[in-house]
Amino acid sequence: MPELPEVETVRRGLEPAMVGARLMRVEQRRAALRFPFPDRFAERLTGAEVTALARRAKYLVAHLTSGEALIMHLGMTGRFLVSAGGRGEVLGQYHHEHGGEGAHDHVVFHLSNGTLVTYNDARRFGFMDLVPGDALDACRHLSGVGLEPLGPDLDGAAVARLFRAKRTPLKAALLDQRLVAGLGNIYVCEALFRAGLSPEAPAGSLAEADGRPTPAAHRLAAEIRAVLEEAVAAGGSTLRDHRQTDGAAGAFQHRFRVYDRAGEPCPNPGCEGTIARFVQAGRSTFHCPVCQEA
DNA sequence: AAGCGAACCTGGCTGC
DNA sequence: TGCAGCCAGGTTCGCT
Repeated sequence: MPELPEVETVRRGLEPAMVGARLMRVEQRRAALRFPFPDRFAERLTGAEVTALARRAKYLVAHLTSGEALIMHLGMTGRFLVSAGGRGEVLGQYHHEHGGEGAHDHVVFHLSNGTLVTYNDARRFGFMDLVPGDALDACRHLSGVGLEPLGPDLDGAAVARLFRAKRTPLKAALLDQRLVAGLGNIYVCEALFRAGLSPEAPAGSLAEADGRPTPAAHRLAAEIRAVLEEAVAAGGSTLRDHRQTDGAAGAFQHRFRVYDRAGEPCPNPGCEGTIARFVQAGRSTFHCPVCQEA
């Protein structure tokens, strides 16, 4: 699924189409995705205008004139397509590519500007929900979400504070959305590689005994920010499912240094190591055993 | 309490 | 060609 850079890419694609537009009609084609749609979902959306489209971690948030906010999560395979209404060429191409009459198209927003926004999600791990717009941060989806890694708060001191005394491996700590939010399996692997840190090192090792950040904590914070910014600039990573809202693929997958590169030589100049894959907490970890030694 | 495996669901790729 | 098996960008639940 989309991690933060893919969600941000989707947000940037949807924003010009949706903000300022009114939802004229909402097609909800099934009762549930990962979770049931909220009661009267389409009815509560219809007639509202989208005033802003924000992202928090891996969540998209559409602010509405109805006073509610539409929260959307893409799960593993969620994607949005923006197309012209009627028999738009992009829509035709999309349907052609996907070999069918909107297989897995679960929600279609018909906008007042003539645009169609279609949500497609083969595995249905994504979801949509409506929450009060004035208490967004307190809603059940966002209340426990951790630091926004591209915001002003992520630095070495924050990493040390969040990870202090934790014996859980760095890989697991970085995947924990309650600490730093928005990273997933790819960007955790990439950030640890860039920072030269072992995925198995205890998270607490990034804090000194007195809680101050170690040099590694500063490196990790900087590399998380760097890899996410580079990936956003590249339109995210397209492995199987992620697409930009015009159907184009992202490009960052070509710049992975370790993810899905098991058996390849370590890209660090002078390193003789080979990228290895092993399983941590049920997820593939890719790393260089030579230059990510604790 | 932490950490692991399984579960949710579908599709794509590999290998026999 | 067919089919079984494995893997996948996320998250949550339940059992040690």
